[in-house]
Amino acid sequence: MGAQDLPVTSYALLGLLTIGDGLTGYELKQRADRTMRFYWTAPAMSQVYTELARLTRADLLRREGRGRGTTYFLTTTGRAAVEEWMRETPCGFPVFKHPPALRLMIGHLATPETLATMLEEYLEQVADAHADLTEVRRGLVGVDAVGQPFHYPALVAEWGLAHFESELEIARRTIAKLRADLGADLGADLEADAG
Amino acid sequence: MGAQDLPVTSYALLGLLTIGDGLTGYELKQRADRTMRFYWTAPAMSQVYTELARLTRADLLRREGRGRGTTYFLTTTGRAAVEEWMRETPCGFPVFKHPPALRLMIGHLATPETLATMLEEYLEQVADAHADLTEVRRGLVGVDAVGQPFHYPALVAEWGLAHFESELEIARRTIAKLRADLGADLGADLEADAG
DNA sequence: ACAGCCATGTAACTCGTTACATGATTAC
DNA sequence: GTAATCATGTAACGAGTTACATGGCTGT
Repeated sequence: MGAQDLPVTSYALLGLLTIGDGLTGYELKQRADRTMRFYWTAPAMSQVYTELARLTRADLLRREGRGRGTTYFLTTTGRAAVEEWMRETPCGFPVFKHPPALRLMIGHLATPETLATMLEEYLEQVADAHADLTEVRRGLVGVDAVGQPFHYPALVAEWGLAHFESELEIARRTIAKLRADLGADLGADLEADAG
Repeated sequence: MGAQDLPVTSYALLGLLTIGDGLTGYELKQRADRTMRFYWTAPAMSQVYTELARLTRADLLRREGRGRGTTYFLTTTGRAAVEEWMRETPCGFPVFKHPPALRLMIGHLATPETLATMLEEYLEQVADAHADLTEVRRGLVGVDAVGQPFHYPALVAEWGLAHFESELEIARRTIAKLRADLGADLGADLEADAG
């Protein structure tokens, strides 16, 4: 049985199709943008269609209709495949591609001002992302109780919000350190001038 | 001048070569594993050699020797390129590929027990990663003062540590919620049985 | 001198992206 | 009826991976 070996993104899309009825490619992309974008990636429109084709070929999805409005439904095999994946496949550790941290690592190649500016822009972007996710979370109020369909999406949205709050905190603290360094540097310069 | 258009990984490797002297491919890979792995990815050995070849071709690196022990040095052009990249190129928002969170999102496809187990494994892995990074941080004690070469790597290591601590906290809280849900479910079942 | 690891690559392949092509609806 | 947008794809490409090939060094 099973042991389909698909990339994580395939299973994630399959998973999104376990909620509610069938979807068109376009609708699936929208759902992905509201949900998995925060914990994985937002697949390109073209990749969504490619995946739908592959999953249909593997009988994990059933397509209904042609052209505009083509709708994809999860098959019994498809549902079994995702469930097996959840049960049997090792989960994998998160990979964080974090450009601001990466740049900070080689911060000696820039001025502290440049770095602080970079982190302040990052702060704003995190605040925006936090606001986006708050909106998503608010949209789930009322359908997020224990047995309800969006209970888990709500749980994970809270994870994301906590994460963004942590990032805000860390970035602010780091900016403060950079500014303190600047003071220390000035102090050293003055000493050198005096000496 | 410049405006080389290279992937981020190339600049990151270039950046690692701005610290200290030249390195062999093998040594560079080791440095990458100790540093950028936490904020970007650990490039495969083969990719390191591929990048070194490309960067050498572009005159951003100079190779010395052949075969075993071939050493790569940053050129003046190379240093200018990384610095320009730091100054001029927009930084980009982090992309987090977070399998536990992704799976939690479609948690209705598994039992709460499976989910809790998954998160507990995740807790252990985060603890391990935290320990690894703590080790890295400890190795920087003494060379991490404001003017010193490893000041910024130390700063960013602290970022990573704070991030892991936040993840521990969030994962623990989520596990607690899952257990509470289980209680709520049982309660509901009992009510249903009674009613 | 032989086994096993260190070190440097090359080749084939997959995921995922951007750019491009095209038809169907809607707005005006 | 024509422009703009919605919707569904295809094609070409690039980053990064695993698997494979190979040669030197090291311990016994």
